[in-house]
Amino acid sequence: MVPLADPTYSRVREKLREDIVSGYFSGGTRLKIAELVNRYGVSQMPIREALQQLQGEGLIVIEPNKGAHVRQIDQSFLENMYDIRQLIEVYLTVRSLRNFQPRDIKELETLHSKYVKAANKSDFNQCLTLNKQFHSVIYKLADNPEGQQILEKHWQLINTLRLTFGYSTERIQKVILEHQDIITAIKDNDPIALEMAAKNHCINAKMDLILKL
Amino acid sequence: MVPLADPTYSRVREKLREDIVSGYFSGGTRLKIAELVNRYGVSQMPIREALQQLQGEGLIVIEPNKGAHVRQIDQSFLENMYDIRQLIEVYLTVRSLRNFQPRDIKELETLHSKYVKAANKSDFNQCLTLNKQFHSVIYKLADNPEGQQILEKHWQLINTLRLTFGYSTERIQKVILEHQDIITAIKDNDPIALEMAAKNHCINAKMDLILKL
DNA sequence: AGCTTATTAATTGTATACAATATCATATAT
DNA sequence: ATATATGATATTGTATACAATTAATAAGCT
Repeated sequence: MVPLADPTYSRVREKLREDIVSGYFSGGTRLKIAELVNRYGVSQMPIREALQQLQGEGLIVIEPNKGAHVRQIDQSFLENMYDIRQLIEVYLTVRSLRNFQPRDIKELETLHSKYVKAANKSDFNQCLTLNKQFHSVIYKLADNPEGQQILEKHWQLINTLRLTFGYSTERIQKVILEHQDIITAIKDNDPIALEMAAKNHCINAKMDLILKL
Repeated sequence: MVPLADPTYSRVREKLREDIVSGYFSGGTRLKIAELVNRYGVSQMPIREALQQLQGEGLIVIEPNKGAHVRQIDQSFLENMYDIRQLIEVYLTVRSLRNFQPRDIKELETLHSKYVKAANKSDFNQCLTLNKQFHSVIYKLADNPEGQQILEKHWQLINTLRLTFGYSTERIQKVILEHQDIITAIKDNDPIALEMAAKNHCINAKMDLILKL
């Protein structure tokens, strides 16, 4: 069975997330359903579901019987998110170490070399995808779906931010080095080095993104 | 304006969370909308919104165009959740220290003494409420709404688990001591002691809850 | 028999109409 | 004049009907 078109509420969720990140709906804006019905050309119901999902991502706040408001996506917001993200990402990465098998390391290296190739072609979108796959391999081995789910939600936002504000060549080159450090620490089975590498990777990502705002 | 009745989707969300925690809908169960319509006596729409919200809490997984499945709420699930929770809770608690004012400490002590009174009356529900208020004072001062939101979501589940499986007198007595340790560390402005106290508090809560399953 | 392809049934998703609630403006009383 | 109550309007929430998709079943082919 081939993958079919996403349901309307998924498409609306993606569109609305873009509209929030791009600033079309800026922080504090009241999102009226009728307005969104007009903008996206669909009925209320898929919009209401998309709003619930975006509330789950922390992008909006819904007050029952009142309405939905857009969260402020500013430096403070990203700092807070990345501080939490760092805690979880470092924890999961270190945790994954015990479950790494040779074939997992191989997979990581394959994805890494693909990343380098995509970087050389300046294919930023491909880099984004490969970056996610790279970390997904690690997260899976951490064997903590609850933590992973939080990181996945963050990633939805980060991905949209990157697509909106771009990905500098310098940052991509640094990512290559940082991923290399992570791979080395895993091969060395060195949890301390891995913790440092994961932490460093997260901090740099945060700084780079905040500077783009 | 007085607080009015919750919307239907909120009530359904609460009911369904209870039904999942109690095991009426056990892990892996497919949740069909028609079935839920019958069980809760409301139409599809509020049920669909409740499902989205519970997916946000991590209690169910929705596959677009396929359906919703109940997550397994077992020891592994709670361990994973509490491991993540511990990271965030400890971080936020230590972080709050810099913002604590005398009146905040006073508020904490007031809530604590109320907790002791409720404990002496064996009013467990009141203990649950006061416990949440106690920690909310701290979370607010940590000034990281993103982290706080994750803890709040966890709390929805923990609260339901406690209401379902109960709260032992022994645990309540230990909570009193653990909260006392936290207050002392805050008064001493001692981040190391506070980190220890928060960590300890979280670990004990996890162990106690897991033993109730 | 085993596999593919139609056909039917079950289930999820969407649109629309209507009900409940909240918001805003206006009038009224003190 | 300020505050309070009253009514009109806008907005959110719910129910129902229908469309789209998936899953299950049966038919046909090699």
